[in-house]
This record gives sequence, C-alpha cells and structure tokens, in this order.
Amino acid sequence: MTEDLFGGPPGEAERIGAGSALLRGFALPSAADLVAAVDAVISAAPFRRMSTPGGQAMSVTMSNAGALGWITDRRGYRYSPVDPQSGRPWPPLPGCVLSLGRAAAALAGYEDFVPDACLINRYEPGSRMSLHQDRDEKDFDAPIVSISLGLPAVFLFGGLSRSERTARVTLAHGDVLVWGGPDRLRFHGVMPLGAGEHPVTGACRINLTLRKAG
DNA sequence: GAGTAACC
DNA sequence: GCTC
Repeated sequence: MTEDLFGGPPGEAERIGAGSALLRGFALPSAADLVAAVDAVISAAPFRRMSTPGGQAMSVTMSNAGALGWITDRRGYRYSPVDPQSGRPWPPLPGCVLSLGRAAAALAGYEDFVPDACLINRYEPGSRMSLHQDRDEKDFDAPIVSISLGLPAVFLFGGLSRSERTARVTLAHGDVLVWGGPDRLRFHGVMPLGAGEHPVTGACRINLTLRKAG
C-alpha cells in the first residue's frame, strides 16, 4: 500500500492510503519554532487531563489553540470556542503551525485547507490513544493534519470499521501525517508511548492535530 | 463485539 | 479519543 507520492525529493513522502500521505521530517526545519509556539499556548491554556463521557480519564493531557478546541467531559465529545477551564477563548493558532499545516496539506493534495482548530496532545511514557474516528467536525471534506514532535510513537492506521486490521507507522519528531478524502474517517490510534528522552521535548511526545472543525 | 454519553 |  506504500507507493511513491511525489516522484522524489524534496524530503521523503509516501502514500499510506488513497487520501493519505506521510511526510517524514517535514516539520524538522521549524521544529524549534513549533515547540516554542506550543509553550506559549500552554502558558495561557495549560495541559489538562480530560475524561471521556463514560468517566474514564484519558492518558494523554490536552490543550488547544485556534477558534475551536476539542474537549471531552461527561456531556460528550465536542468542539468549544472557549477553554472550559478558564472561560476564555483558546489561544490563537500560531502562525508557524498554520503555515506548516497548510503546506503539508497542499503537498498531500488538499490545496484549500483552512484549519480552525489545533488539538495539542501530550504523551508521556505509557500514554496511548485507543482506536477511534475523528467525527466531531462539521464537514469531512477537510483533511486531518497531524504533526509529531519529540519521542517517537507507533501510530495505528485502521480502516473504516473498527475491526479492520491496522497498519503500524512509526511517527518521529518532525513527521507530518495527512489523511483525508476516502481516508478521512479511518480508525486510528497510538500505541502506549515508550520511555525515552528527546533533546527537544524531554521525556514526552507532543502531537499537534489540525482540523477544520466548524 | 459491546457498553459507555449525548447528540444527530 | 474509554474499557472490558
């Protein structure tokens, strides 16, 4: 299922599905800026542990930037224009995150991607994300853009039903994964993060997920 | 595969 | 976006 996407350089890119592309190392040139931008967002909207509607604590801690932020609590999964913890709007989507996400989406064939939400997930060793679909967004025409920073993680990329077998893709610091079109509703998740130390992020992985939610 | 919540 |  892996096939050449762009017919060569720059960088390494591969199709991992009809509507999906993995851009290896794509965010490396701006990684320091991205991490600084995340730090600024987090100073205004700190990482917090959310609970699922069923009351289970998530193993990642989360925050958001942009006009809309993904949240979960007893009332369900949804997007909110304000940080429920502060009552204030989420911090603006950093320019370097927006430009990187748009460039990655364009390379993957999504030219007019205008994200309004950036979910920031912090994985510590043992943190995971169980298999799920992203379906709280209003329109599924826009792709999902996932930027990986810090410790590597094994990403699970499944099919349109939960029972389909999953492909395993290691996502490293600087990798950007884009999925949309026929792959937009594919189940996906992340295996428990292994222990380690990364020179840029320390003992964690930061994932930025850009979406058009509204 | 099913239950979990809340909404469609 | 959880757990069994």
